[in-house]
Amino acid sequence: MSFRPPKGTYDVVAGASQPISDPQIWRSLLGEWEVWAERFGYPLTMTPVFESTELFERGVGGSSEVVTKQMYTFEDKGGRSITLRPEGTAGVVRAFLNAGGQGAWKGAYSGPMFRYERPQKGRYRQFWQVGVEYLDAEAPDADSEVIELGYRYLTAVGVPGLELRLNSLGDSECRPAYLVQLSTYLNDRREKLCEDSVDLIDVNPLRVLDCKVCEPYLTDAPEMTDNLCDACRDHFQSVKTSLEALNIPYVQDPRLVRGLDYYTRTAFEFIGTELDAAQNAVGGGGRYDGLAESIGGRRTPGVGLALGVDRIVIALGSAEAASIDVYIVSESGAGDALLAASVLRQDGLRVDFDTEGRSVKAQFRAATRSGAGTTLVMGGLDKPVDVRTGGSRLTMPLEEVSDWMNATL
RNA sequence: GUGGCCGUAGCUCAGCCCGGUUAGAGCGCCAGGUUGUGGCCCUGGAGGUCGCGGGUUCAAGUCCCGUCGGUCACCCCA
Repeated sequence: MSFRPPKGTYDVVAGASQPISDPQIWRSLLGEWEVWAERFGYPLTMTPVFESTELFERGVGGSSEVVTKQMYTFEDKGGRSITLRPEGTAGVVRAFLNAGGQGAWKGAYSGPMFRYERPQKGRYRQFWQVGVEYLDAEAPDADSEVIELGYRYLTAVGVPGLELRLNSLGDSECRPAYLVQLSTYLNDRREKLCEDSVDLIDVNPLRVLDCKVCEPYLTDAPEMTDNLCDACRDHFQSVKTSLEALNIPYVQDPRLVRGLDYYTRTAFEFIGTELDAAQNAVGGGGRYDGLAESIGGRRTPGVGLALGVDRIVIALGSAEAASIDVYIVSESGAGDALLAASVLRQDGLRVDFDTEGRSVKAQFRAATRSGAGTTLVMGGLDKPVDVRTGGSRLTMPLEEVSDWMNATL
């Protein structure tokens, strides 16, 4: 085969050997997401997968790795600079502003994101995120609710070793002074830091704290949470208090810095502690009170969450699940099976059979492999059918099969 | 952007280090046997440009160079 999926992408198809390609897991994760998002009052939101490049440059932020190195940017036939969305928040906020949104507003999204980077396990050029945004919401309980949604969902789908990490990044009131203090601290240790970190001091000193290489030299670095203004400290405290009241365990992590520039105050990450560190972040989010203004809108405080479905799939591994209820074995040809299947399908049963006219033996093998709990053997349209479930066998007219199954199973 | 490992059957891989008749295994697929018409087991069959291009050699899946692709890690992130 001369074509493969492009670098950093993959197919979700039946019969593939990798867990990441298992359609069953994807279907259940995406379905479960819709249930939980609606439970928390977040209606479906759909925005384009591509946007004006400038939206991301201004929204996500020029110092972020995502914008400087990882964007899929191209010029369309009209000469516009277009970028495949690297994350979901900027587009949703843009859509809210365009709709003239006023007052508290909620939206849930689910879809592919794109980042051009070297792929590896759990990191793809096209990857799937589900998330929510809560806009025009300033109070700390909004943060707590968003975090709770992520926590309940990840717990419900069964991510093993789930851990919530929490931090506050301050706001325009207290962060500038802290950054000066941090920069001074970092400049004093310039010789000890790695090359990348030195470059970051002037661009985004916060992210130096995240550098694993430099970590040993930064143990006494000043921390944002010790330098919050009163309003930010109160906000942070309130979020923590309500998480405790909700019985959601968290670990406060003063080094938690998110990769996107727009975060203010609350920042959090969900970690699957049983995954390798390289891909153990299954989700994250935070507050972004300045984002709307930075893309030219009115001030709109907001908080959001994004979960990486690819990584959740990896965390869960494969699961076996039957996808059909009945497999029909026909001794009188595929045409009869087609008609019998039609009857059962219209009754709501999930039914499959062999269209290729293979041997009865091969049909039985297919029945086994299909995972169907019931095998129906037929010898002709007007003859009674043989219904086998586990060890039991019964003979009945085709018309009675659906009722019988509903009654027994 | 940097580094390690790997490209042989539909899938997972052995064979390469120590070049040599028709390139193997398991699973899967097809047919048959056994069976309480299938699941276990047994027999047979189909299926391979050994990633691609050069080079060395009487001879290259095997050695050398290049190239493309995959994968994992660093970085960063979901």
